[in-house]
Amino acid sequence: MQPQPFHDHDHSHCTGDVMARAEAVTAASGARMTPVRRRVLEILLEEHRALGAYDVLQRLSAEGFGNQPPVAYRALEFLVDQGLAHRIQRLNAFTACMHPGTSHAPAFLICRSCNTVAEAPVAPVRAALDAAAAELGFAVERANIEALGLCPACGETA
Amino acid sequence: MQPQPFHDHDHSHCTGDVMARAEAVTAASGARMTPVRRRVLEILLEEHRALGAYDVLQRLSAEGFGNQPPVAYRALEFLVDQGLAHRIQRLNAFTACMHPGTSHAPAFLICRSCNTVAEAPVAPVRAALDAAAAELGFAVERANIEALGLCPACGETA
DNA sequence: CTATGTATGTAATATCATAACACGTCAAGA
DNA sequence: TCTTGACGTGTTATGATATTACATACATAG
Ligand SMILES: [Zn+2]
Ligand SMILES: [Zn+2]
Ligand SMILES: [Zn+2]
Ligand SMILES: [Zn+2]
Repeated sequence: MQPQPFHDHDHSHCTGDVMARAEAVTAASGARMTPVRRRVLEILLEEHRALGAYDVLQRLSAEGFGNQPPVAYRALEFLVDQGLAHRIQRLNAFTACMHPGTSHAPAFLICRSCNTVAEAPVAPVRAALDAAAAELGFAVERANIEALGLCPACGETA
Repeated sequence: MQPQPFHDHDHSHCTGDVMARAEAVTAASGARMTPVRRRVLEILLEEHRALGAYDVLQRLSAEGFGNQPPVAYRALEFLVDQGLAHRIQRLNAFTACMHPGTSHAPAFLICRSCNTVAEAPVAPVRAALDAAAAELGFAVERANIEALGLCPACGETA
């Protein structure tokens, strides 16, 4: 079972599980999980939210890492390349991938009230999109699917 | 039949048809289609591509309109609000809506080779997304679906 | 003709992102 | 061992995108 950001959960399971997978993923690909990169992933994992590059940078800087934008952007780019984080276009922000290592196209559910970001299974969505595109002769290679709405908790209170 | 950006077509039909609909839409909603706003829509309609706000601004400025960012951003925001244009998050850019007036959620097909942007019918995609989100208790209100790939023309030459 | 709301123009600033270069580390390979 | 080259990190500087705040012009209703 995958981490369920929308429900109460032992969040240490999320972080622990994902970090372990992350180490495995990078080891397998020959990439190096350095202190900055590891710390950035940890920062992203602290909350089920998307953080801007400058938010991340601020925390890095407070911990003695570099304080210039490329420090954050490079680590984030690395994580995205490794499939350990995703970029949320709509928010100009980044979020930790909650199930790294498993091939997956992203479909993000963004709560407009509490800003929680979750990944939803995307296979049927993607199939429908491929079909619609094929009608026009267009070959989809990558798709960004970002949904704005209300998470269960915020939907109830509303 | 809707305009078909991916095929040879009499582009004046696109612009004429869409501009006429645009005037109707704004009239119906009580909004004012002013010179700047009309010109911005025309600029977007000149090509089936997405243009950045500063690209639009540059053209406006050359034609005697204001030369500061808000001039472009305000007109673009107006068009988006009226459903006459869409924002492409992935490109930080804007494109004219090719079928204004008809309710539609956006699904964009962006050719990575020639930068053409088309809108695809989205109903089935949206249904799949709603279903996937519902599984997690999430209520989708708005969705951005942006696909990157190859249009028919560019797919053939590759 | 005035008052009111709306549109436009402009200056200044905020936010997001990258290019270019310097330095340190580490692991081949001569 | 020494060199060399790849890579990661740090820093400066700049570029690209977007908004805030305020001033001015203009429409239209009363
Ligand atoms: Zn958690
Ligand atoms: Zn919420
Ligand atoms: Zn056309
Ligand atoms: Zn193309």
